Amino acid sequence: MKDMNQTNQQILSYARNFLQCRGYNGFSYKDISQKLGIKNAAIHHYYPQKEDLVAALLEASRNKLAADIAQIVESGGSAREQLQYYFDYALKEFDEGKSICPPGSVILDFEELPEKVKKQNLLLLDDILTWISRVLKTGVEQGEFNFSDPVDARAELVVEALMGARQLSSIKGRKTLVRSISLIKSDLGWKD
Amino acid sequence: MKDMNQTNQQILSYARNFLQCRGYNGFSYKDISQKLGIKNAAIHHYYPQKEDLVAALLEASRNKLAADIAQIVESGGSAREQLQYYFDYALKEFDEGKSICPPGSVILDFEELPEKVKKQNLLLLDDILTWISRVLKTGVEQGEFNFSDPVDARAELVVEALMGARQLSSIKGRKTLVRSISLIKSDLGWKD
DNA sequence: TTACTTACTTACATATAAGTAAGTAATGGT
DNA sequence: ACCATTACTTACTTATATGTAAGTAAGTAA
Repeated sequence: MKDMNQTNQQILSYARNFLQCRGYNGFSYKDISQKLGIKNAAIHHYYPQKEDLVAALLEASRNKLAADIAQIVESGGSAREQLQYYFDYALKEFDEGKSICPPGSVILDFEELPEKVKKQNLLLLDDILTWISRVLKTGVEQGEFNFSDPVDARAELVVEALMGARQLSSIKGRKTLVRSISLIKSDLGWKD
Repeated sequence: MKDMNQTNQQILSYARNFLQCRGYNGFSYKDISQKLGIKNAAIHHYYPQKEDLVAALLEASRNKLAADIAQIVESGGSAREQLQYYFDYALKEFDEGKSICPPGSVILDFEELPEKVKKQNLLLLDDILTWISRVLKTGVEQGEFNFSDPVDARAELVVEALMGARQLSSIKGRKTLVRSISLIKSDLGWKD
């Protein structure tokens, strides 16, 4: 939050990109500093340790998610609109080259991750699951969706399927992602 | 293939475990050699480079998959039985601590991976997708499954969903995996 | 018994990541 | 004019991964 000058923002932006492409152990401060045309050690000025950087990045994701949801809800967004936002977000990130969602990108390294990062990741994951559960619940109540499974289990599968779809699509291309999203929707009894 | 003495087998076994927990960049020759009580350089005796090791490991997966499928088919396994084998395999691996499937475990590092490893991973992925497509196709024809989407798209989603489910389950526990598998089945119109 | 192979070890080379300490140049306030 | 702060750079340390070269001990085949 605090001092958000341009360099800091660019650091976060590139770090996010790298994280969502290569995971926690897949990028270094040097990768970022080279992009910005500054030195390795400059990143340490903003984020003394890598865990600080990634934790900050995940926390920012979480705040953005909360703000975006609040805005949709406030403007009277239906369950379908909210879920569509989730899918569109994945597509947008795919088009920006961020093939993997943040939670997915650190799952592999999860056990070996610094506590700080683990914690932020769990919080983000939980926010997403809670939100999707709530969306599915109201969607079923409003007749926007139609399925008979427990809402929480179904929400988990939606998140998992999208996570997997993003990963496979990073190899097989955008069409795969689009197609899978449309199947996920149809499994919710969402007929256009 | 060739010389499969005990050390070699153990190397492959530990490497597979590490790969499926931590991904390509998440483990080193030292991790493996320590487990075996031998020296780092001994692994290089069997696999001069890391890419040789991982490529060999993926190829072995592919061969095992082909053999297992052949055996099920030969013994007259139905589409449901074949698909159940796929799910049971995921559960078995989960119980062995291999939380992530091999293809999923290298997707994050994919672009930066040595050609050899990329190639083997694509082949494995393709074998799985082809197999599941074929199983779904015959399953629909035999009335074992019931869905209306194109078989290939549905097969992709099954694979993606299971991949994602394994990953989330590595954090949230076995119950999540079991629950998601049962939803994936119900989305195929598989009612017990 | 000699020659060769297998399965390693010791010791080293190279690269890179993560992090620190100290210094500098520019800016703004007092 | 002085001081503090910000935003870096230079130069270094430490740790670890990957890989190589050379050697050795035990077994195998002629």
